Amino acid sequence: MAIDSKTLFQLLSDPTRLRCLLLMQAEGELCVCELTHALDLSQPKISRHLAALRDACMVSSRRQGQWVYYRLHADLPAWVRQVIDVTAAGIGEASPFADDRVALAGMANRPGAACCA
Amino acid sequence: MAIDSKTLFQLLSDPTRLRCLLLMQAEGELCVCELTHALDLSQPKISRHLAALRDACMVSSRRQGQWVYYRLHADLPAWVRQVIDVTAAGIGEASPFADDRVALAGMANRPGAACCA
DNA sequence: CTCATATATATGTAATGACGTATATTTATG
DNA sequence: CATAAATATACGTCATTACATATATATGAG
Repeated sequence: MAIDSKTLFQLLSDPTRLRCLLLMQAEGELCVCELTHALDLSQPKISRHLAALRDACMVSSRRQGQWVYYRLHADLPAWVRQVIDVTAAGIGEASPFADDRVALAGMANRPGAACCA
Repeated sequence: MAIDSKTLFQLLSDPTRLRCLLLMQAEGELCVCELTHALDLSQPKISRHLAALRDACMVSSRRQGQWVYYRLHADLPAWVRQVIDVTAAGIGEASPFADDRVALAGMANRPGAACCA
């Protein structure tokens, strides 16, 4: 069941969700604590928005140990992926999206592949 | 003052507004009565959504006689225009967007350049 | 000026969405 | 099993939005 345009754009219209999506677009897989740190927002807020993205099949999640990793869904329709990519190219270097990547890079004790690779 | 992502996607998330935008993307300039006919919706509803698009500088309008013509704003940021184009390429042939073009083509007494060119 | 057509706005209402806070669930550790 | 860390959900509230209907404004014809 593919995502429809109304759902897609409604999801993209929330800045928190768009920040999550563009950060995943830039970084690949991220766990909730990384997103919470990078965006500097409360954990329930991030989790609620990720649930909305997951329910719409915009992102997929997998649990690894105590962490749950989210990423852009591999089976997104091509045009949906293009909308995300075009948006990232258009405003990814602006605030707050670029800042989010900086904050993520400066995060201590990042779980997963980021350290000790 | 450029449009921000939140406003853009919130505007695109309403199917009536997206239908108007994609029809303008395909057809160029359209007056309110053409949009009302093509989408088969009430005139106040169309007008209210066009006003929202105009307030956000997504479309521009010009009055010619008794008709007001709307079109995609010529000064849209490139990435915004790309989002629209990618969306049109992705779902423009699906329902209801393709149907809207058919309904417009079948409209009698279209004002403006459509007839008597 | 008067009337018809085209377009725009106002108003009340119902639905939706986002938030903070509290709490539940899951996993790892001992 | 008990505890801590990571993540998810529930609940009450506030703000936003879309709608139908009614009405206002603007233009052209006579």
